[in-house]
Amino acid sequence: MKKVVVGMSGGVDSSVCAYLLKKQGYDVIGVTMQIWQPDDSIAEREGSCCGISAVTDARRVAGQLDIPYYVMNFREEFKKYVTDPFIEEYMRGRTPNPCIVCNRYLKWGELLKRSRELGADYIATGHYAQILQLDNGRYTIKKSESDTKDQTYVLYNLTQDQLAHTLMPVGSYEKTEIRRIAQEAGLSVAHKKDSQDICFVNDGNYADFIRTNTGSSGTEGNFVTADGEIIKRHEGTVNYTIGQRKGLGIALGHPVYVNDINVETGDVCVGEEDVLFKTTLTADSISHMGAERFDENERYTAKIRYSQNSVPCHVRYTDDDRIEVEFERPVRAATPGQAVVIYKDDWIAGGGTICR
RNA sequence: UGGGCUAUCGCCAAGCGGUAAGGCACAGCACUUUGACUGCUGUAUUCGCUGGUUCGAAUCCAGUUAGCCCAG
Repeated sequence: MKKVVVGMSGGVDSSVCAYLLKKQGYDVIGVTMQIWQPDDSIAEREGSCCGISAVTDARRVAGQLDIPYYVMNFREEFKKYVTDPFIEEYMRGRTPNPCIVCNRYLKWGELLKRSRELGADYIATGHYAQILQLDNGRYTIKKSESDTKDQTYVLYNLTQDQLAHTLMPVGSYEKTEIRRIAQEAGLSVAHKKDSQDICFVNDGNYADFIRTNTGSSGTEGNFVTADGEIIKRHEGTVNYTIGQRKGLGIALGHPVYVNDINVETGDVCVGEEDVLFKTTLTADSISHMGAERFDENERYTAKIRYSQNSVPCHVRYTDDDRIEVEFERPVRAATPGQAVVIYKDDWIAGGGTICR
């Protein structure tokens, strides 16, 4: 019997994941990753993918499914791989996506490692995505059946070895079906609210998180226009991301958006929305998934933000670890630090981190 | 010190005697594993102040205050 460790967040999806695998005959072990410092006030927070209410719910579900359940401590690794880089990126004026690095280095890095030590053949999660092995032998991630819940974007970074040892049974269902399965199985979390927001941040207030951890909100400075006119002081570069409109407090009669962030000068450039639309971007830290290498003649589609639609594009290498993506129509607010995920049909060819 | 102009929500701004448009900002909700974008909803019993005319005024009149401009 194949042994699989299921990362259980206490939510519906991962609970159903465990349930489905057990039904399929796997030897299932439930694990919740503890990633918080003991004194964390966030621990009580509901609706987070890795909060602490997580543990009670996950444990209860494991009990209902009659599977072994462990809580594993990943606090140090989480800090090292996720929160510290998250803070550094913001300090550099970039907008990181912590979920992506958490997946690569925590869930599929550290958790898979420890699962293997337990003798597991696979790890599994409740992501809305599917593992697919292509004719070329490579593993890739295919979009979920549940279109609106598709989570492939945050998984583009996984390695071949990781994918070869991963199961994602939830990805072949619609969200509504997952809830129904949970209910029919009598799982206590069947009606729990979906998780959202960055899990380690309270109320979505990531700037507070950075301030309490570093005593800083990035570089102080001004909102300026493209011609260098100073509008007013801002609250630190960390509070802004490219394309942002809300929270600027600038009333010019028409909406203005963050166009650029300069941590050297502290300037946060604001202006019209149309300048945010561009047809090319460059990315580095390239990872290849379904494609061993991108085919420069191939027409792909790419997504540059979690909940944006993908846009047809071509990919060109400017370096071994650097690509230029040219879109067929302009994309909005390509933001350094965010990922560009490149799809062929409904599976991931690869991706990278946007540098500009 | 004369002459003129303007004072309406945090910002801008309609209104010109009939019972406070709109935009921006802001807030809430929805969406969301990125406080992004987006969508929806909400936001002045009150029009610098004091009186007056009128059935009725932000709108007319008088005075008053503040700011701006031109003459000094």
